[in-house]
Amino acid sequence: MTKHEIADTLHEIATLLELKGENPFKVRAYQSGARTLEAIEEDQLATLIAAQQLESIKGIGEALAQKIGELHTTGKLEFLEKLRASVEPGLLEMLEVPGLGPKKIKVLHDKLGLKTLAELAAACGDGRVAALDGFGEKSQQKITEGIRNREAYGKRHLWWDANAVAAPIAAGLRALPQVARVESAGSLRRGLETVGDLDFLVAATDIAPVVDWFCSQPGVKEVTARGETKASVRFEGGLQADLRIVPAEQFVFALHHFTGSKDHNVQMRQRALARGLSMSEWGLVPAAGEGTAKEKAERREGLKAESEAELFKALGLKYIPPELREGLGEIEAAEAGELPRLVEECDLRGAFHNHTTASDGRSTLAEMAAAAAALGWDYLGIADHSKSSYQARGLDEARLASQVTEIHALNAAKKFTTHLFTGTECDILPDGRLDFDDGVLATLDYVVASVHNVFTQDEATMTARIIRALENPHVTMLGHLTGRLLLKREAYRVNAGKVIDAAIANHVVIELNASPQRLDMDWRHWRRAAERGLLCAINPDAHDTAGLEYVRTGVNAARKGWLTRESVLNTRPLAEVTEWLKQRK
DNA sequence: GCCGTTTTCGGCCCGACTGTTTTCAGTCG
Repeated sequence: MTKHEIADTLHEIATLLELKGENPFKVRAYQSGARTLEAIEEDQLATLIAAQQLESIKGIGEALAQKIGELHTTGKLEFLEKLRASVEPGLLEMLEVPGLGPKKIKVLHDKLGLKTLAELAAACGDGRVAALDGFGEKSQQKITEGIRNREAYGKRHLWWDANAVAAPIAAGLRALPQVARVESAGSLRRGLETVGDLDFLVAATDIAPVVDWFCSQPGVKEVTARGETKASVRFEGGLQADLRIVPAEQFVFALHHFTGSKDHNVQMRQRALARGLSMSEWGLVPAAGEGTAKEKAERREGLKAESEAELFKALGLKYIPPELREGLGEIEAAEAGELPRLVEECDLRGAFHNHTTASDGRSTLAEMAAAAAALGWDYLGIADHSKSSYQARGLDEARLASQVTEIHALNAAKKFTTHLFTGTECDILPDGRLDFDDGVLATLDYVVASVHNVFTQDEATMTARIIRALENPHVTMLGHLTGRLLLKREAYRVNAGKVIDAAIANHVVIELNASPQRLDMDWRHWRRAAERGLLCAINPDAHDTAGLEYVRTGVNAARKGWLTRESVLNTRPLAEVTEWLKQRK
């Protein structure tokens, strides 16, 4: 099994144990074991297992090491088989219903014998649920609603879409006279590729008008919680938004807390505790200890912080940008003063991999050039599809040649301040050959090679196919490594590590496709890959002028991947990029 | 199940809100 599969298996074990009412700390041990596993490299895992050194990793003890080892070698685990057999599969689905956790599900199962969501719905329908101890009419109604809307409620949303919903809400809150500060928090602020719900944090003294405004926004279908310091609403379509209101002096602590991630927060709290401090959304205060109530109260006078930087500083850390707060080593790096200076959107001087009406784009070459100029870009790479991509009206040799002529003419006319590079998004054929002959590729400034068909190949075949393409000296960069469409289509099977190795060996760039539904290659690979010398290009894969702005999500992902300006080709000025492309030829 | 400058047992991050309770358990983030 791969480490991802093993991690998934550990998560499954955790969920099953939870449903069985096991010790919650044991459940957490499996969950944290899974996350730890995700953070280590595939080959490193194999080495550690072979050397029986898995236990040297923090968070993995004897029991987990044994189970991980067994899964890695045999792909099976008897412990899991027995566990699965002892839990009704329908109970797992019940966890997706808001308000239902393991304890309540256990009661529903034990007292009413419910085994499936359908049975649960029926039991709500005839009032059996409401009659249970600990349940009531309201619970029963919420469960019914939750089952009916399960799909919409559980859905995640592309960062780009979530941001489009969040921006006007934040602006609306900011405009309220009672409001001093507003930030979006949560995975949106961390720049995660998908977002489950929206979190808004507000500093205000007069709370009621803010809550009123928030709960009565257009599009609110339901107010699911409304208290002294927080409110939650659900919009048409299922997206949930939470509002937290705090006094101004607590804003920074709350902002950090609700930005997360969970792992980052747990590690930060542990760090605080190790220094005799207790950390929560309310502040950073001396941990409660011995003494009278008065002494404790005096001691609990905590840190005053105006910015998150001060909060980190109080724990001996450099400021950690939100995108890095995933609990993947950023705290150790901040302690050692080894955090990178992350790439920023304003560092970008242009982008490669953009389409025009010549293939499947919706804006003309001139329109794209004008839009890039309006963004202040020094250069824009045009990479329309190649002939095999019939579905995208891919260009054949003749049409490509005439596009090249057109681009040269535009550059010569100096109509736009943005220089245009000639390129192609050339199909990687099923056997790894390219869609154009070398002679054709040689006429272009650069070549993006991408897989667009026969996604069903096994991992070894697909990996070999892509590597063969990268070994063609005319290939400048690899397009969307896995072909995934977030929330829509799974990645095709490919060994990312081997492709990264081949890209480095052949001096090929791997693109970070910034289209909001791709963000491919995934940010989780970039840190290690860049350390080993891989160069990135943040490419919008724009199919119209508005699409150029997708680079913003690409920068989010790049920052999550710890990338600096130096690792991103399209932060370099025109002259340098021109020279770099020439030297590759 | 994991872990150790309160170290082999007894902790494990912290707090708000809801619904069902008369003081709190469960869920959620």
